[in-house]
Amino acid sequence: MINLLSNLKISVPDKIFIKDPESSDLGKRIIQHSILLIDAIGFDSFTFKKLGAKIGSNESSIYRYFENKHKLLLYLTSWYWAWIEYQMVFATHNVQDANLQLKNAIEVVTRTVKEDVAFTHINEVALNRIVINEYSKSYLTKEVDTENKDGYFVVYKCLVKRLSTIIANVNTSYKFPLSLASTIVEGALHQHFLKAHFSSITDCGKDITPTEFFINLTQKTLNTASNGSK
Amino acid sequence: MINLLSNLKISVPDKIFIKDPESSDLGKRIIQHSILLIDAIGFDSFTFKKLGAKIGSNESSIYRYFENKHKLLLYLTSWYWAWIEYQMVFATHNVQDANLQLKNAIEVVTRTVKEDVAFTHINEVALNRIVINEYSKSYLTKEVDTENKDGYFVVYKCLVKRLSTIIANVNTSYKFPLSLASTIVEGALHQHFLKAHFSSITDCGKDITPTEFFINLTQKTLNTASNGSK
DNA sequence: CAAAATTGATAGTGTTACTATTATTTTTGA
DNA sequence: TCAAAAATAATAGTAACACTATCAATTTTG
Repeated sequence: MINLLSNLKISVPDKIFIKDPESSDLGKRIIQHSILLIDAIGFDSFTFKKLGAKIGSNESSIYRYFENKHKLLLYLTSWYWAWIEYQMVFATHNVQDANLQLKNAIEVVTRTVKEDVAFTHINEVALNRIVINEYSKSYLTKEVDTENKDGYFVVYKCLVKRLSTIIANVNTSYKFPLSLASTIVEGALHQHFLKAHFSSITDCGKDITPTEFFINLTQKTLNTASNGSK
Repeated sequence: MINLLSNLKISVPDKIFIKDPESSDLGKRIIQHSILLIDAIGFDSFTFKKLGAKIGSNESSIYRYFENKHKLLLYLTSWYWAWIEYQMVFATHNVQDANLQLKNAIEVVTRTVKEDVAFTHINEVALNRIVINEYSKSYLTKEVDTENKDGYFVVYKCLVKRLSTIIANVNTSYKFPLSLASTIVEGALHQHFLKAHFSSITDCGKDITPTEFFINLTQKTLNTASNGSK
């Protein structure tokens, strides 16, 4: 188990920050309150000055932890994906049946997030909303390729690859495990967004969950749909 | 046919602009060069000042056409989706077989864009890259709900609904036609992005196209997969 | 307890995202 | 064809943003 959790340790690649926010009290408050503030006002109007005001600290002190707010977003989302991967490992590692393993894995990446008591200064529910609303902005930039080379997206890519491996275990002859995995991870965020803002173009809502949709999609695609019964 | 093309006429909801850019020479140059400039430097560092310099015109003149660059992006992407819908209508309207109709529709939304000679001042290939790289930014904002009420996203939603209707025609008992349609439209952009920047988490590349992946996905999901043969 | 490290306060720079005003050019229609 | 109207250009100005630099005050630590 310790081995499987390697990604929780490396969790956030250290190139993302100047000084590790986990290493000090101020750092933890930066993380804690940046989550709350971005969730409240959105990433676009979020500034280090406003964050400084919230935590009774100076703008210039925050700059000693993160180069800019873009890097802070990369930090928060990398943390999020590492946390999701950790849950995925947990939900699948003792499961023998490949189909059930896949079902559990999809559940982890598509479900609505609940608070995790293990990380006191991080509000996972708010962080999940941030990932839904802002994650794309972290890679839809002119600097993607450079930042990708610098390893800023490894955690996310690692998660997608892990899911694609689980998919491939279910149906060895399926030709697009990586594309299906990336579609599920990204598509789940999108369906949650549509549910909240463009409800007329999704079936997800009160009765239907993104989890249900994606499990059905995957089972049909891999020819593993169970006959009837829930 | 004239009736079916209604969306090409309404193409861009007129609340998006202050003055219709199609109504003047300067307006058309704003559109033409904003596409080239956003494609070149990215939406984030695109400004009306830079655009003014490119077209030998003044910043303040551009502000008479669009309130801000966000509205300009909404204009460009609405134009794009209306253009895609027009092609979808064309690719499906005389096709009797529901399966083939769906296949053609998916092809239109997932394929790599080729230039369209019908619109001289619009570079559709560059515009497609803009949609892939920037479209999410147009709705991932704190103002989505207001702007959605004002009809800024009708063209996009209309396209997704049209695709979902075609899906429903193929398999009446399928429970998630809207979610599948929105996943295909958004997912196609995502796969094209991954192909260009995160090739390690997609199967799409030289040999496999997003079109192939999504047609396979849809056919399997709707239980309409043809046996063997291309 | 002295040195080092961290944090805070203040100031300053160039850019962005506009708004306002006025001048100039172009269009139009009587 | 010429006067009025409309469109465009030029200039200036403001508040906020995204930093950087410097120095002072505080805290940590060896």
